[in-house]
Amino acid sequence: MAYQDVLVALADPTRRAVFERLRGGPCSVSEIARDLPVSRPAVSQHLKALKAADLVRDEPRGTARIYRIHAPALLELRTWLDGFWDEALDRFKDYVEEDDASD
Amino acid sequence: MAYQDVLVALADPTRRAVFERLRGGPCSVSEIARDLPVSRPAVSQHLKALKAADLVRDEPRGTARIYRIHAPALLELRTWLDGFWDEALDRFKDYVEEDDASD
DNA sequence: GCTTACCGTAAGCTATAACTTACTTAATGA
DNA sequence: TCATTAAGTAAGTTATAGCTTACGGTAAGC
Repeated sequence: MAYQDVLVALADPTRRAVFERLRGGPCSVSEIARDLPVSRPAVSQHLKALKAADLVRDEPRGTARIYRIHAPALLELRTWLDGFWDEALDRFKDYVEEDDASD
Repeated sequence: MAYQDVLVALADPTRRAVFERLRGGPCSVSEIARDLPVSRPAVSQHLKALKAADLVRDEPRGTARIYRIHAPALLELRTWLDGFWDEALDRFKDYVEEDDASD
């Protein structure tokens, strides 16, 4: 729900792979698991975590369940990052001015 | 170095606290540890992780060592997020159009 | 009603991340 | 030179995240 949860959710490589798989459009749990080197229940657990972070939404379709990306949660993290950016950038400028051979 | 490392580094609450402490400007390890409920070596280890992710830079000052935020690493994550945003937003629009009572 | 397909949850295992204390190293100051 | 202050590293402990297999529940098709 908050940016902290988004960070935790997206930090895990497998869970990020699940999330990026949905980039191509909504699909079912089994379809996601087919492309990944982990079991289907593992994918279910990752989707549960992603849903808790409000990064995905799900919807039943027959016996299957379709997951899709819920973009607004990404915006929360972006906003936090931007707030950081403004302050940090000023100090970075100071740093560059006093030390050129940095980056 | 990559956005993945930034995500992992910022996912931990304590490490995020260390990072946000530097938001107020550069300071030493002991100064950071004073405000946190963990030991000084723990802070050192977190700073090592942050440095590995290129999120901070350090510089010796006498017997102390001054850490400061290195902003460009944040930009990497932001860029990844933006790339995600463009594609995800389109699909989110479709979602909103077909289901109004979402958010 | 019965089978089949799809999914979530439970239980258990294992690797590891985060923390501690103890030690070592390095720079200042008397 | 010796004591002091600051910080990184090593070693060991503990909690937990991620994975597995096994099981239970629900919707569709015959």
